[in-house]
Order: sequence, then C-alpha cells, then structure tokens
Amino acid sequence: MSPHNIAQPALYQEVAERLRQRIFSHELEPGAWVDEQTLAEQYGISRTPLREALKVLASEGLVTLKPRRGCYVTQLAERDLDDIFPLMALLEGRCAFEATQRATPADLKRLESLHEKLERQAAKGDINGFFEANHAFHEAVQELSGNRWVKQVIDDLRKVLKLTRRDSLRLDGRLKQSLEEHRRILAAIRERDAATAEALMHAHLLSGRAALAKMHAAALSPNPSPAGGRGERISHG
Amino acid sequence: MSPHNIAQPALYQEVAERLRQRIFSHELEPGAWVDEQTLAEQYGISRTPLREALKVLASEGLVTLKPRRGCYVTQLAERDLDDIFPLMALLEGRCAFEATQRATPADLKRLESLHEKLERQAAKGDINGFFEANHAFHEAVQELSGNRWVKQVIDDLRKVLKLTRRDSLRLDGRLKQSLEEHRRILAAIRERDAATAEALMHAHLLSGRAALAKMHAAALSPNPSPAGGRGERISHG
DNA sequence: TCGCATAATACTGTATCCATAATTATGAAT
DNA sequence: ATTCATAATTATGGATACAGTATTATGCGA
Repeated sequence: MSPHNIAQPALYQEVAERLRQRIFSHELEPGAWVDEQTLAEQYGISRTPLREALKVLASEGLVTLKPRRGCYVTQLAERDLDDIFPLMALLEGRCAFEATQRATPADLKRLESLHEKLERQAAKGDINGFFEANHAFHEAVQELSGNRWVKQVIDDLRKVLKLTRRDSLRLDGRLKQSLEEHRRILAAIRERDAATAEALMHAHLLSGRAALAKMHAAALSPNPSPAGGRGERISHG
Repeated sequence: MSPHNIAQPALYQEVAERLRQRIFSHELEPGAWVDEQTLAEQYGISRTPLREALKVLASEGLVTLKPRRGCYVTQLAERDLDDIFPLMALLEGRCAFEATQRATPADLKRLESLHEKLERQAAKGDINGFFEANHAFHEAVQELSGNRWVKQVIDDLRKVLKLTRRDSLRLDGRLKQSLEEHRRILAAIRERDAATAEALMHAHLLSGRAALAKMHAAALSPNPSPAGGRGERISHG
C-alpha cells in the first residue's frame, strides 16, 4: 500500500531485542544488575530509549524492576519451572491436538521436512542445531493449531524459559530421548491420531522438565550470589 | 524487613494503572487515539513517565503502538475472541481440576462463601456486583490450583478481554444461566470430582463466549470508525 | 577493633529541549 | 472543481539536564 507502512522500528525496540539476545546467551546472567548509564553508553544512546526497552523486558518477565533501586535479570526458581513446564505441556499438547486435525497433506510434508532436519542435527551431534530445529518444529505445530493467542502465550513463556541454561540436552542420552519423542509425536500426527499426539506432546514437555531437574540436581553448587556491582541488593523477602 | 521494602511505586506505574482503569471503563474506547501531550497535561506530568506507561500497556496488549504515528487503544476482532476464550477455557478448566484435588475443607468453605455472594448479587440483579463476585470466585479457583504462572497468564488474558464491553450479562437469561453453571461447578468441586469440575469450567467459559457472540450479532452496527482525532490513521493492511 | 552516625557518591526518576517524521493546510495547475 | 505538489504545523522520538533517593564511604565514639 502506502510507503509509510514500512515503519522503521523505534530505537527502544531494537535495544530491547539486543538485550534479549544478551540475556538468552547468558552474557547477562540471572541476578546480574543492569546499569542504565553503562548500557546507554555502550550502545551510544541516551537513557530514554533504554529505559523504555527495560519496561518492555520487565513486562515480558526477563528483567525485574525494583523502583528507585534498579533492574536485574530475573532469576527463576525451581518452583517457577515446576509451574511453567506443566503449563507449556498443556498448551503445546493442545496445539498438537488441533494441528493434527487441521494439517493438510502439504502441512504434513513440511512437518516431516522439519523433523528430518532434527534427525540430521542429532546425527551430527550438534546441540545448538538440534535446539534450533526443535524450536522450528514446535513452532510449526503451534502455527498449524491456528490459534494465534495460544502461540503468543507459548512464545512468551518460552522467552522466560530461556532464562535457564539450555544445556540439558548435553545430559547423558537426553538428545536421543528427545529425538525419539519427536518421532512418535510426528507419527501420531501423520496417523491423524489427535489424542495421542496431544498426550505425547504433553509428555515430551514434562520429559524436558525432568531432564532439567536432573541436571540441576547434578550441579548442586548454584551461583551463591548475583553477579557483583552495587552489592547484594536483592531481598527475596 | 528493611524499611526500603516499602518502595513507593514509580510514577509510570501509577499512570499505567490509571490508564488501565480508563480503558476498562471504556472511557477510552478501542480505536481511540491516545495523545501523549494531552494526557501528560491532564495528569500534570511530563511526557517521559507517560511514554513509559504506554510501553507497559502495549506489552500487555491494551494499546497498540504505531512507531512515529502514535498509539491507540487496541481493537479486538471476533477472531481474537474466538482464540482467547477457548484458551481461557483450557486454562481455567485445568485450574478447576487442580483446585478440586488440592482444596482443603477450609478452602471449600471459602469457595462456598464466594459463591453465596454471587447468588446474592444475582438475586439483587446487580450486574456489576455479579461481575465482581464472579471474578472473585474464578480467582479463588485459580489460586487454589497452586500454579502461579497459570494464574498470571489468565490474569493477562482477562485484562485483554476487558477491552470488550462486559454487558453480555444483560442478555436475556445469561445471568441466570451463568449462575447455574457456577452452581454445578461448585458442586463438582465439593464432590471432589475433578474431571467434571474441569469439564464444567471449560464449558462455562465457552458459554460466556457464546453469549458475547450473540450480543455482537444482535448489535450489527459497530462503530464504523475509531473515535476522531488526527483522522483515520489506522490501516489494517 | 567494632558499631553507628553522617557525609559523599552514584544511580534512578522526572522534566525540558531539540530533531525528525507524519499529517494537514494551502495553493497552483489542469 | 479537483488533484497534486509544497509548505506549515503538530506530535512523536531521542538527548540532555536536574532532582531525589539509596548505597557506600568515612570518621567518630565506645
């Protein structure tokens, strides 16, 4: 239509995205204090758009704002993971159900193509590649479900989950197990067995939670205190 | 424990809350343009905290930001309602299931007390009172479910739903019907029949969607254009 | 040497100012 | 009279400056 539909994104949006990436990559790790001035100088911008970006990230739950104190990267407790994973299991399970009923032959073909990529990454033993392919498959299922709000909620929750390290795939045979779960999910979708697809997807998510718990149990030496700065100012009260 | 835990909320938070109330009360109706300068003058503050408040509201989905164009109250399409209500049905249904299993006798007592309030408001024919009592009951069920993240997601979605007028309760026998549905839900919880409680809660939400659809079908003359201002600048491309 | 009070410092919160882009108004040409 | 181009206006986006509060450092007293 008109040329001004190609609206250039506002600066605070770009800043928010860059901060997200730094949080997801754990360059900014949970508990780390975020200094407005320092970051603004780093990016060569003023504090105004940076502050707006932080407000957005706070709404997403990635950072926590303490009025007149500052802002730190949100720390998830085990309790949070115990809440979020079953929720994701419920939502993604539902998506699998709907997707199974709505998928056209062309959609199935695409799902299979995405799954094959997953198989290849697994064969290569590429953890990051597997992670990305896994995400692509799940996202495709969510889109096939046809409910944009469910997908939106799942995306938001996934962002929060990315606060935790994603190396549970490195655990013993977790990658192989995850792959096998995917195979069975795809099979159920292909066979138009919506109820089974839902159940398997549900179990798949809970399986992911279990792997994470196992990993956390193994590493029983969590970072005792948030990364320095202005001293310990977090009071979980 | 230290005195600074009584952190005074930042100005942008108060502004955000006041704007939420104006949106929920439909003083600011969907599609209405939000003028930063005008609002800042109204509240006697500068544009800075106001802009931060708008970023927060945008993250919540209550307003839509058009970079370099401005900001208007989000308009929900029927499609959105068709997506959100089934999602709420899924989530609140799950809450009912969990709540049924976890409720202590004291919890049951409280639920019954909340339901009685609903009965009283219905008897009085107080629509707003019924609405509030209804909300209180649903919220109690969500809290009993014990999953804070599910409750959080439901709360967020409920805020978005408040963009629509809530007068579907005025429809023919909708209030009576809603009350009856509540009675059956409470009965199922009391009888520790989690599966039935889930099913009934699920149906209750979908029933709410149906009432809204009926109302929208009746009023087939929607506001043709967003409330004035700088002319029609919304392009739903 | 340790604890507390006070001063210094650094960061967040808010206001003001400037730049830029979008919309509206104006005017000329067809 | 209508349409298009151009100028003026207005609102948003971003930067800077100032105020207030929380933390840290310093020094006094026990």
